Amino acid sequence: MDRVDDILAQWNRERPDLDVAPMGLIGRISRLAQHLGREMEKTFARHGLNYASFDVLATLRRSGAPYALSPGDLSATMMITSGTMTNRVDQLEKAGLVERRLNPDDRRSFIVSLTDKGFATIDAAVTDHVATQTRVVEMLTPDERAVLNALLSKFLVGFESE
Amino acid sequence: MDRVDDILAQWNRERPDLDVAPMGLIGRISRLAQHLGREMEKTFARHGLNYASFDVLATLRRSGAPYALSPGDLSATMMITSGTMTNRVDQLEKAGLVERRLNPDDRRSFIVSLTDKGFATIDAAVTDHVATQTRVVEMLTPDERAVLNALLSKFLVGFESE
DNA sequence: GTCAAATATCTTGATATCAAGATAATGCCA
DNA sequence: TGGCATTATCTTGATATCAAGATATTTGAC
Repeated sequence: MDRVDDILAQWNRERPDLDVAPMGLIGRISRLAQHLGREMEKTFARHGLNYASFDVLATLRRSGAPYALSPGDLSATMMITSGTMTNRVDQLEKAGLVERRLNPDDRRSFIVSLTDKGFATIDAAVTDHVATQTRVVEMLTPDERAVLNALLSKFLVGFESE
Repeated sequence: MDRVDDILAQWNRERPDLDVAPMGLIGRISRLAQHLGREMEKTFARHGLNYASFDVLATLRRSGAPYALSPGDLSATMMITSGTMTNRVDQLEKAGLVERRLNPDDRRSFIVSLTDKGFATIDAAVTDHVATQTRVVEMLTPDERAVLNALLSKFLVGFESE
């Protein structure tokens, strides 16, 4: 019994013509994402980061040595616009966590790379982040997590398959 | 195979010390919420609304006659701050979709109610919204939807049980 | 080789959000 | 009754985001 059940009960009373089961499913995903996001932000804050900056640093870190990507490569996996990417890199550059230099092979483009400080920051933050996530998902049993993961993956493929 | 799999593979290579299975689960929920949100926004836009305004009108509508709640009641189910609520009601009032008047029983408070135009708008929008949601969840079979829904609900209770 | 189309990024202006604090009314306890 | 803590909402200032357009470079067709 979560708050979504209350919402669905209200709709059933007011609009019995509608089948609101899909609304329940989607509402739960959205609310869960919101709760999870706030929990993760607490971890990021302990390392002087927020979701946006963590996301950029983590993308550079997991890309492997030399921890350098163009803004376009960076935003390929992040669901954000180019203007947002510009702002994120600006902030991180100001904080000394990344460097931005010209790409000698394509002068329209830049190369954003982790500084030593950026590397140390993201390595500590991601360790902490995974610990937080591990703790949160323990609300479900390992079997439940496996089933949930498989269903989410199938659902997600409908959006990300191309 | 979605984009989250690629991300996890990168982490496994770069940080084999971390168990990133929880990151996969949480990452899928977050990305799915983002995709779903953008799909829903298209529906709202057809009715001159966005997610924020739809959310307020829908809360008033499903509360039943006389379709009137205080800002505090309104934000009880929405995960937003009071300042955000003020802004949302301002916008809707400007658009003629709700009215804000003083609460005679408690002069610290207001009563926000649907106008006729607001009622007509939300009734059409929610019908359209449910159709969109129904279409989207058809990426999963009815059985899969039922299992997914139950697992999400259990997970959500961990955040919303109090 | 030229030039139009495509590409990569940045800039601008508008918006929604939040945190923290201001304002005002209510409720409770002595 | 008086006064303080609580409650309800609004205000302020800062930030992240997006859409649309500007700028500069590269690519491809001829």
